[in-house]
Amino acid sequence: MHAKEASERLGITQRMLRHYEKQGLMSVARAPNGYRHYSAADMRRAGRIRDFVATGFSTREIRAMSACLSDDGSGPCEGGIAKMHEKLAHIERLRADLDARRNAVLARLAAMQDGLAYPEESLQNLSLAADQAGRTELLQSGIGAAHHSSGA
Amino acid sequence: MHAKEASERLGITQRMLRHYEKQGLMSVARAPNGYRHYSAADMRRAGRIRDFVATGFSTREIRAMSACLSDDGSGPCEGGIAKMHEKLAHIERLRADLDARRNAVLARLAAMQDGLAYPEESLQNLSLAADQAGRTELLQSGIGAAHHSSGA
DNA sequence: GTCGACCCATACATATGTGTCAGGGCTAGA
DNA sequence: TCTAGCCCTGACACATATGTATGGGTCGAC
Repeated sequence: MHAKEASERLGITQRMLRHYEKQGLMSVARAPNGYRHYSAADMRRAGRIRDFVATGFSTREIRAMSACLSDDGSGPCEGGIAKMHEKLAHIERLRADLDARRNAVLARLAAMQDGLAYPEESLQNLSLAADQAGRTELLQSGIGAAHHSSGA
Repeated sequence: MHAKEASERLGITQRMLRHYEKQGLMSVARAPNGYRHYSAADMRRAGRIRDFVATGFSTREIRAMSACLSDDGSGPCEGGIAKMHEKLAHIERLRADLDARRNAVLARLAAMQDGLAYPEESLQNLSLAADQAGRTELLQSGIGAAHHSSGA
C-alpha cells in the first residue's frame, strides 16, 4: 500500500515512516515511479518500530536490536529481550506506584461514602504503608537507568 | 543527602537531577550554604521521575501528571494512570512479539538437539504462525502513538 | 592556610524526534 | 489539457534531553 494509507493505519505521520527508513530501521520497496510500497511485513516492522519509539527507545538503540524487528525468529534477539525487561522493570515500578496511589484514593472515596467526611488519618496510614512497602527497594535498586547515551 | 550521593543512588547524573528541578518536576530543599539536600521523599519522587523519563515520557508530560509524583495519594492521578496504560499497551505488544520470536528460536534449538540439522521448514511455520496470531490485530489497532508533541 | 573534593549557576554544544515548507514529479478524472 | 491529490527529496526550524566546560564558593583534612 502507499504511504498515506500506511501512515494512517499505523497512526504515525509519513514523515516518521520516512524517518525510520532514513535511520536504517527498515527498507521499503519502490514502485517503478519511485513511490514507496509498504508490504504487510513492512507494516508489521513499522508497527514494532513505532512501539519501540513510543516506549522510549532511540532509533540508535532500536537499530542495535534490529534482529527484534524482522518477522522471522532466526536472529539473536536476546539483547533486545534484555532491554525489554529493563523497560518492563521501569514500567512495573511506576505501575505499582500508580496503583498504590489509586488504591489510596479509592479507599478514601469508599471511606467518604461510608460517612466519614475526611478520613485524613486513615488515608495517611494507607499511602504511607503502600509507600514504604513499594518504594524502599526502589531506592536500593536505584541503578539501571539505561538512557540513549549509554546505548550500544 | 547531598547531590553526589543522591545521583549515585538513583543512577542518574547530578545534571539530570538539576534538570528535573528546573523543569518544575520537583523542588529540593537547600542547606544554608545553598547546597541541595535530598530528603527521602525527594529521592522517591526523583526515582519516579527517572522511571517516567526512561519510559519515554517527556518532562512536559510528567509535569502534567505531577499528581502521580507525590507520595500521598490525594491528587487526581487518573490521567497518569490512563497514560500508563497506553505505554503498557505498547510494551505488551512488543513483549508479545519478542516472546514469540524467542520461542521460535528456542523451538529451533530444541529441534536441532533432536537431531534435525536445519529444520527450516518447521521454523518457517512456527514463526509465521506466531506472526499471524499476534500481529494482525496490531495492524488493526494501529492507533495510539501518544508522542510528546501531542501531550497536554 | 592550602589542597582536594564537593557544591553552585550559567552557558554552550550535540543528538534526536518531529513539524513544516519548498520545489517538483506522477496519475486519474473533468 | 488542466486540476486535484498524491508522491518524492531536501532543508530549515524547534523542543528536548543530555554532556561538558567555565568560573567560582564551601568544607574538611592535613
